Amino acid sequence: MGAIQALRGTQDILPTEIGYWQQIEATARDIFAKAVYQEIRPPIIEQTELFERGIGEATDVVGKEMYTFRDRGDRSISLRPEMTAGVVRAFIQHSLGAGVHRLWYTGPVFRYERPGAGRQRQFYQVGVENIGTQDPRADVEVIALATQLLQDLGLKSLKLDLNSVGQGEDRQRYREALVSFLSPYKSELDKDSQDRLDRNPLRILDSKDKRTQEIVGDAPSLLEYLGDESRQHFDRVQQLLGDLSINYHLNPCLVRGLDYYTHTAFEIKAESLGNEATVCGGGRYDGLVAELGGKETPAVGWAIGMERLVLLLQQLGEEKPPKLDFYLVSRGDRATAQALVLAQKLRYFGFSVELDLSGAAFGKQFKRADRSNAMACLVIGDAEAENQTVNLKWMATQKQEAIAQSQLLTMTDTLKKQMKH
RNA sequence: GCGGGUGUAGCCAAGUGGUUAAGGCAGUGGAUUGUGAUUCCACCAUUCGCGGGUUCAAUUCCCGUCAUCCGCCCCA
Repeated sequence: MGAIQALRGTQDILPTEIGYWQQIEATARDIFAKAVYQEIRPPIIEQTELFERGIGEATDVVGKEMYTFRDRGDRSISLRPEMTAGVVRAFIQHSLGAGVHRLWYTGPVFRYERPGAGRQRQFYQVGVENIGTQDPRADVEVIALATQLLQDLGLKSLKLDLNSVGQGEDRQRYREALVSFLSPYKSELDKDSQDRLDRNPLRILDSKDKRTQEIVGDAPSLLEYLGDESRQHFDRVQQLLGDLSINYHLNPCLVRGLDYYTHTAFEIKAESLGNEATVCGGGRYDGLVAELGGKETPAVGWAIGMERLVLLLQQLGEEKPPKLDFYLVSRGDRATAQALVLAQKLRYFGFSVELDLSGAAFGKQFKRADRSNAMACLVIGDAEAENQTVNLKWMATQKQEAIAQSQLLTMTDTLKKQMKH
């Protein structure tokens, strides 16, 4: 077969579904603007080292899912597998400095994985980062933005899972406790968990293997190992979420896949998406800025997977049909020329206008007008062209009147009212 | 990366080891050189994702490959 196809795991977003994307983008922009978050657009490619250092070489995302290649200067380059590392790199590079920085972004990210529904190799994220404060209010502000966005899109029955993964010393102590608890059971754990026992033991907590889950059920809880500072932070986050009436479920097994998280970790899930249930994931990452060479700077953020949101919106099935003011029906050389000019003028006055280019019989053109959901048709044939008039026909009532073309443009206010602009 | 299902027109689909590959929707032209429903007629896959094999004969059976979907893993 000669035709070239899109690469596996990449997708064309066609006009039939672009409405969902635009709806998400518009809603997000509006919410971010009101909370004074500013857009940032980091590049799609970065030095591979940025992700290795930022996200962690032991993570699946970096270890086996990254698109990495050498460029002509023999540098190791990677397509970004997520946006936070790039945003933080930009923050450091441009010395954005002290104080609180509220940022948001959207764009494609890349992970080399087996594609499926709601899971692509090139997929789109929208996310926020609140950089510069350790205040638990920042954690909650950010979570509130996510829940508001989902709510404004009409998505209900989403579940917010919350946990604290503590910080440095807490996690080190817990890690030791967990490893010594699990080691006697090593042979009973699933294979992946056995491998993780020394590499990344915390991730064993959210293994879906049944036997592993049973064992983990009796393991010491991360929450019991939180130091005073972590404990206080987490308590305050929960209290503030309560003040905002944001419902959440404590999930002590929630451990996120990227190394940089500290304190608050959360995910928002939709059960109707089955396996690919996580719509939004995020948390606090107080160590990342320093890890990437900046000053010690606390931060918190999240990312939403846009195609999963689109799937949820499609399940709601409430796409509005595009509205059209005028459908222009014309035939004959003089008439089609006049129709073209009239269409341009009406657009200048703010109307949406579709010009029928077929030159087919009027009957065919009206049929298309009907399907286009136009409020009204403007008809120019030989007779109208001769008199410089136009027939205005309202599709709903079938009422029709002849108007001078020049006059039509003087009654645009009246027309707009009838169009319910 | 592993296990499984699927692949016939723009879309939804029936079908069979035997030579013309149903049907529906959409589209185009016409009945109706100038008015939307309905109707009627015609056209719309030299070919069944792609490549190879078995066979006198393959869309059908076999192998490979690509794509897609489900599960595992992981995440958004």
